[in-house]
Amino acid sequence: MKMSGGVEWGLHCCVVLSAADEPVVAAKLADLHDVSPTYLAKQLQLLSRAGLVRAAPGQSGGYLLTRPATEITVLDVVEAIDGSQPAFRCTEVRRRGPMAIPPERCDTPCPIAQVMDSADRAWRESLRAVTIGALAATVTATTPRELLDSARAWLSA
Amino acid sequence: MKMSGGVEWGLHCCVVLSAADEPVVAAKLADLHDVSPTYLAKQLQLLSRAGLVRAAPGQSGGYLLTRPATEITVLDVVEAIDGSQPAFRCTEVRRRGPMAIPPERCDTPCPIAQVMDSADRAWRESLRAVTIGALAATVTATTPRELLDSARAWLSA
DNA sequence: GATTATTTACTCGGATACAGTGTGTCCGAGTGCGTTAGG
DNA sequence: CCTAACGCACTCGGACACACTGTATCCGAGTAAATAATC
Repeated sequence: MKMSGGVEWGLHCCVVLSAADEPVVAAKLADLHDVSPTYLAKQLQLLSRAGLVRAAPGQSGGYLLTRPATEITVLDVVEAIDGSQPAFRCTEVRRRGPMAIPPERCDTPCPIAQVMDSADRAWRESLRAVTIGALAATVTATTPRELLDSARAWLSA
Repeated sequence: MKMSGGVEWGLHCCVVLSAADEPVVAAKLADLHDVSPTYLAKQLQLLSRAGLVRAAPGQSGGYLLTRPATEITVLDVVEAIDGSQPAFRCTEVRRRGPMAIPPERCDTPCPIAQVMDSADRAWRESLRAVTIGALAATVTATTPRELLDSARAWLSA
C-alpha cells in the first residue's frame, strides 16, 4: 500500500500558500520544492477541482487558498489528491464459490470489511483533526526566523 | 491509495483455517473463494514467510495456522501480505530546493510526516485490536448453522 | 507377519510474463496587463 | 489629457507517453504416504 507522492507536495504547497498573501505561480512552487513543475501542476489542478485552492489566470496570476488555512484539514488535501475511496474494498467473497451465502441471507456486512472500515475511519479522523493552519504554525515555530524571512522574500521576488 | 486485494483473500483464508483442525490445501481454499489458485498460493506463501501459517508438504499436506487464532491479529495478516511500510514516506522536501533548510538545523521531524505517522499508528492500532479468532466468532454467530456445517463438510471432502 | 527400500503422487516454493495505475510530460485555450491609437 | 480598443505574454487546463508495482501464471524441488519386495 502506497499513497501518491503528490500528497506530500500538495501539503507543502498549501502550507506555503497559507503564508503568502499574493497568488503564487505553480512554477515557483515547483522551484521552491525542487520537483517536476509539470507534475506538480497536475496536483495543483486536483486541489483546484476539489475547491481548496483557486487558480488566478492571466498575467501575475497563480494559486491561492480559497479558505483560511485553519479551515482546511490535512484530510481535505489527502482526499483531493489521492482520492476519497477507502484503501480496502470488499469484494464480497462470501457470495462466491460453491459455499456462497445466498444474498438474501447476507443482511449483515462482512466482518472483515467492518474491521477495515473502522480502521479507515480512525485514520481519516486523525487526519481531519489537523489543519493546514496548525501545520503552518508548527513550521513557523520550529524554523529560525531568518530562514522564514528569506523564504518569503524569495517567494515574492 | 489502494491496498493489495490479496489481503482480503488472506484474511478469509485465515478465518477458514481457524475452523479447520486438519491441513487445508491451497487449491481447496481457492475453489472455496472462487479466486485464482496460483495467485492465492502466492499470498499463502507470504503468510508462511511471516510465520502466521505453516505449510505441511507431501501427500495430505496443506496449510495450517501456527498459533491460536486469538493470537493472530488482523494487522499481522495485513502486514504480511501488504508489507509493513507506512503508506506515506517523507522525502524531506525541506532539505531541497533554493530555500533548503540546512541538515544540521533539521533537528525536529517534518510536521507533515508527524501527522501522517500519527494517523498511520491509529490505523494500525485499530487493526491490531481485532484477532482472527474474533472474526471467526462473528462469522459463526451471524451465519446460519446449516451453512457452517455444510461448509465444514465440503472442506473435509 | 513385520520391516524396509522404493515408487509415486501430491504438496509447496521461487522464478517468470502481463496489466493497470501512478508518474511525468506536452501543447492548446483562456485571461489580465501593458501599449497605443483615437477622441 | 482621458478613453477604449488592441495585442501580447503569461497563466492554468486537459490530453498524451512512460515506468513501476501489483496481478496472474508456470514449472521445478521436496516430502509424506502407499506399495511391494525381502527377511
